[in-house]
Amino acid sequence: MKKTILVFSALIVALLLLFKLSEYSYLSGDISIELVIGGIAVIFFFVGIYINQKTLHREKPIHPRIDHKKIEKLGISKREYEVLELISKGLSNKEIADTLFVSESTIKTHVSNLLVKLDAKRRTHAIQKAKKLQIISI
Amino acid sequence: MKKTILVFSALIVALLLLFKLSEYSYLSGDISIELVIGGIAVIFFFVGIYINQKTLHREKPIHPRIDHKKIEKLGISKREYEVLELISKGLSNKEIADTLFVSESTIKTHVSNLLVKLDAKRRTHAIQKAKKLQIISI
DNA sequence: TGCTTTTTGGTACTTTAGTATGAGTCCCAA
DNA sequence: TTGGGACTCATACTAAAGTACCAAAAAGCA
Repeated sequence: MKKTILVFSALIVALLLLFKLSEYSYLSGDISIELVIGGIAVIFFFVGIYINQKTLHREKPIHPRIDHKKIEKLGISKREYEVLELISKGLSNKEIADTLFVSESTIKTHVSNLLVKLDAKRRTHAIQKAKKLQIISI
Repeated sequence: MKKTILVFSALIVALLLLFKLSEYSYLSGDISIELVIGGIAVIFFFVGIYINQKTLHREKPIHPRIDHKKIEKLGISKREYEVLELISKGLSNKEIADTLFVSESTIKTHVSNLLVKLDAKRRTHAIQKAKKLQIISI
C-alpha cells in the first residue's frame, strides 16, 4: 500500500515536471510539440505496463479461484464441500471426522453424497473431477 | 496475433489524431496545453495497463511443469511414475492394471512402493504430496 | 557374464472406503 | 405448524486399498 502511494506521488510529480518542460520547450522552440506529446505518451504507456506488472504479481497466486456457482449448481452443501477439501488434502475418513468433530459414519455419508454429485467412482476420482470443475484449488 | 496488430494500429492512429487535436486546440486557444498532455498521459497509462493485461493472460497457463529431477531424487522408477499419474486421474488399482496390461498385484506393489517413497499414508495423500512437489500436473 | 534394479506376480491379511438403509435433530420457509 | 433440506449417526455389508513377505523373470550395467 505505501509503495503504491509512493509510486503515484512520483507519477504526479513527473506529470507536473513534464508540463513545465513542455511549456518551456514549446516557448523556446527547441522541440516540436508533437515530439513532447509523443514522448509523454510512450513514457506513460510503459508506466502503465510497469504498474500493472507490479500489481499483477501479487494477484497471481490467487489465480486458482474456485467456481462457487458450479458448487451450487451441483448441489454440494457447505459441509460436503468441507469434506471435499479435506479429501483433496489426503485425509482419511477417520481423520476428517476428527477434524470436523463428527463421527466417521457422518463423513462416510457425506463422501457417498459427494461421489454421486460429482459423478465419481472413488475419492481420487472426485479429486480429479473437482479440480477439473475448478471447485477446489489443489 | 492479429488482434495485437489491430490494437497497435489503432494506437498509432489515435496518436496521430491526438497530435492534430493538440495542435488545433493550442492554436485556437480553446484548451490549454497542460490539459491535452495530461489527457494523453492518462490515456496511454491505461492503454499500457490494458496491453499488459492481455499479454499476461497468455503466459499464465504455461506455469505448471514437472520437476523430473525431484522424481529421480525420490527414487521413483518409470513404471511407478506411470502408476502415480493414473492414480492422480482417479483410477482404481484394477483399472490401472488393465491400462498397463499387468495384474492388480503388480499395481499394489507399485502403489505400496510409491507411498513409501512419497511418505504418504494413502493414495489421496500421495496425490497431494506429488502435486506439492511438482511431480505431477493435475 | 555376473550383479543389481526394475518389473512382475502371488498369497494371506488388515484396514479403509464405499453402499444401502433407516432414523433423529435442527432450522427455515411456506 | 408442517414439510423439506442439511446434518448427524448407526448397523451391516461389499469392495477396494494397503501391508508383509516372498520369488522369479527381464532389463541394465559394469
